[in-house]
Amino acid sequence: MREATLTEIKSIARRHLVEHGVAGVSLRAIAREMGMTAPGLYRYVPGIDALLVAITADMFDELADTVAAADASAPAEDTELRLHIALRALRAWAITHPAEFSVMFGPSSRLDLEADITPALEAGRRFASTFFSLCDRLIREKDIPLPADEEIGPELTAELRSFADTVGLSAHAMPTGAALVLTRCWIRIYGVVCMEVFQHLGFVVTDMEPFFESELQDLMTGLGVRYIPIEHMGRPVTDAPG
Amino acid sequence: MREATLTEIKSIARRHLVEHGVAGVSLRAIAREMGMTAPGLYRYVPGIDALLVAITADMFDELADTVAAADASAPAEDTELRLHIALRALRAWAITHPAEFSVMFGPSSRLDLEADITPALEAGRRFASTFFSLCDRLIREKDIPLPADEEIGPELTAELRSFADTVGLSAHAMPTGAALVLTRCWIRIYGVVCMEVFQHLGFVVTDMEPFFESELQDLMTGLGVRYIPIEHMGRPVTDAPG
DNA sequence: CGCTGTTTGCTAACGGTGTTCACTTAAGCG
DNA sequence: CGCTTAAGTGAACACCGTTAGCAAACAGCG
Repeated sequence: MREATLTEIKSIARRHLVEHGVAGVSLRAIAREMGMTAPGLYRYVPGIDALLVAITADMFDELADTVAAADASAPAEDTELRLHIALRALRAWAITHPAEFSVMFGPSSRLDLEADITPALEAGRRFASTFFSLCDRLIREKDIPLPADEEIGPELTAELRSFADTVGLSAHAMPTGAALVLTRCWIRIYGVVCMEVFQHLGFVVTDMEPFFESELQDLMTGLGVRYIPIEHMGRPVTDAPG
Repeated sequence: MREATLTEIKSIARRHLVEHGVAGVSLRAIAREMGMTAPGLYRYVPGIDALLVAITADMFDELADTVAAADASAPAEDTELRLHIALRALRAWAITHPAEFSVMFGPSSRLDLEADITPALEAGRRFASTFFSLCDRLIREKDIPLPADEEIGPELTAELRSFADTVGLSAHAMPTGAALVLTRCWIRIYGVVCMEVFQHLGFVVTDMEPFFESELQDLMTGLGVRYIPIEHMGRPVTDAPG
């Protein structure tokens, strides 16, 4: 079966990624391990760049599934708890899959600049939508203090509206202030997780979890949402089923 | 002169980095351009990894110089303005040097895991100290609202104290609460700049500057410092002299 | 059955990479 | 002058991505 071969290729590529870093992913090594030669792989994959894009898309899907599974493990009505769980699941996946996270969220250093990365972009969009719906829900339920439209500034407003439009949310569904606090929160989560995975404070800090939790707490209280410490959460779900 | 040859090697490597990405830096290409052969470079550099580490260290020094020069262009007493200028200089350098920023602040994907990256780490420390002294000055002058020691939590306190110690600041020079707000601010700046340079919102946002400014404003007001918009700043210094 | 067309994988080859080793050349110096 | 040391070279090894041409297997069909 053709499908199975492609799956095997991607699975071996993925393993080489986590074991030897993105630089250690090579068509020749994959072919060697499969008992065939490198040119044969070109029947399944148009090149190394496309293969990396493909597994990146797969990893976005996997991360989205992981976060969704964690989210689903909480009572559907408890939006606040679900947000805590989803964000912690994101961090947990990131630090247990640093190689994957690096190619997904780091600079696309290996891909050719003219490579077609749309599949990975699509999958990234699907991943983001998980958090969009959670935040949308939160804003709809709770009375989150949102900045008024007048105090946002024209350039920022334009960017936020184009952002919301691309995501597919009208000004009615998502006010500009909501888009602003959403991106602000995402920037902070992104920052603290990147910092941990890229080991940017690695030589001076041993465990970044307290920083993540501190950021989470500051974020939640800033949103008028109660912060739920880890201990009061029950066993967190850290991986997708299957 | 031996020193000059090494400088030329690093300068060509740097140009290849910005023109073709980190994957486009190769000893053979550098040697070709210098009119010699690749093994000859081994008289000056122990290998490609060490060369990348060396130019990374240089780039940290350059960034530190750029930020310091921008900082020095403001009145020494106006700490608030200096902080604005320094942070904007950081962003300006980052977005005008995306390839450099990626190897400095992104995942170290190309370096061998057992490579000796201490020179780059040292230079990164020197870069960070620029901001440490500015923040130290700010905390000393203004009455920044700092979280009390009791409300920080034992794990976080331990990390923060070890952090301050490594940087060389005692509990007297830098209270735990100060270290916390400092790292929190750094996380947010790091997050928004990484997001811009790595083009993480690139398909949905055209200009990240409003987001950076919004983050800067929120950050400053949270610190009890007045936010100074770009227009009220005079011409910003965006690069080092020479 | 035999004849086609397609799929699959191969070998060979080209040009690129990092790195090591043995060697020559040149410079400096007592 | 002779000796030592540094600088650079060429050949070689083991990798890499990619292309071109070819052979075998397989499917469908008359």
